Amino acid sequence: METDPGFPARDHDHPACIAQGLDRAQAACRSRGARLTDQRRRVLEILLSSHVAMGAYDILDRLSRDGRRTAPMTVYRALEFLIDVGLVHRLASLNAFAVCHGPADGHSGQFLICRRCRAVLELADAGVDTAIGAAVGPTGFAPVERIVEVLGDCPDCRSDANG
Amino acid sequence: METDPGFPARDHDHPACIAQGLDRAQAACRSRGARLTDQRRRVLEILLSSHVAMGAYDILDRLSRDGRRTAPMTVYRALEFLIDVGLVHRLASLNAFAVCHGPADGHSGQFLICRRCRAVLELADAGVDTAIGAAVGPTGFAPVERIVEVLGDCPDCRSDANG
DNA sequence: GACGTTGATGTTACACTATAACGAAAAGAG
DNA sequence: CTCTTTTCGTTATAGTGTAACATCAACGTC
Repeated sequence: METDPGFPARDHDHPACIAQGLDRAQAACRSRGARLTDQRRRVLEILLSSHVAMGAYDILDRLSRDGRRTAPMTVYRALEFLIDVGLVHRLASLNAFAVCHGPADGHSGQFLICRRCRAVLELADAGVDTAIGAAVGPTGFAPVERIVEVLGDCPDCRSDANG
Repeated sequence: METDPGFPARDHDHPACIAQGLDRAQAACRSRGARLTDQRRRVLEILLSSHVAMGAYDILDRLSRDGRRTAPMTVYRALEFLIDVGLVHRLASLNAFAVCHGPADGHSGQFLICRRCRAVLELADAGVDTAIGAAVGPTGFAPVERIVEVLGDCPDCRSDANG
């Protein structure tokens, strides 16, 4: 059983995808003694409901559409929590957020981000990590956080453009 | 004669550093038929005057301190120009800008950014580029822009912390 | 159940980052 | 000089993110 190395197909089993995400979230929280509250679960569900990166205010709009009037602070707090627990990533290049679909937790992955549809694919390529480590080593710099984001066009959008 | 692979020493010849930066800028503009106007040169000078990343509003404050009252728009326009010409980089992780000290132009480098002093070291490591290319290849994703930013502690700040 | 402690949420206000739109001014071409 | 293009000034506004403080809910303890 190996992980799918590509973007999720447009017709993949999305409900299962969401359910699995919520299960992982519950597990991650339990193992840390943290609580997956309503707000947090709600924000995670919204992010899970698509494979694209969303801005904090996109999430806010979604919450409001569901009848809850919410302040930005609330969303940012939920996001901060989800990031700390390792369930969500922040994409610096877009000021946006996306669910962690990565193989493991705690790692720093590489993100392929479609400029058109904002789909996000998370990689955890050891070669990239090694190369960065090798490049940084001689400088005397002590790395703490690595950000690798590749902007471009995902397969779906490429074929759309050609069609 | 090889390029210095590390952070600039605190006592390096900074005036020369600035002069060289401005020369490079003049050359870069001439070769593109672009104009290095007053505004653009000032913004570049401000960035050159340190090796740290600065926010657009930091630059704005500096300009204002010099007696010019300036609007944000002006700074952003200058920055956009300098980035297009390849003289300045935008650091997504900080929403900040730093002079391009990289070996060549047009490339996409790797940035080591100190969390404490915001010093920036730009690398252009072929190994990292290769590794990213290799990781992206199988996914069918067509990369357009690569962002590699490593946050951490620079040598100076590390020794400060130990002292 | 009453109580205190801790963590989570609500609320208001604000700071920081960035761009749209439009007109005036300056630089270069003929 | 006049036309054209680029740059700049100005105003207003959109978008992103936090500080600070009050309130509320959960949990353990007695």
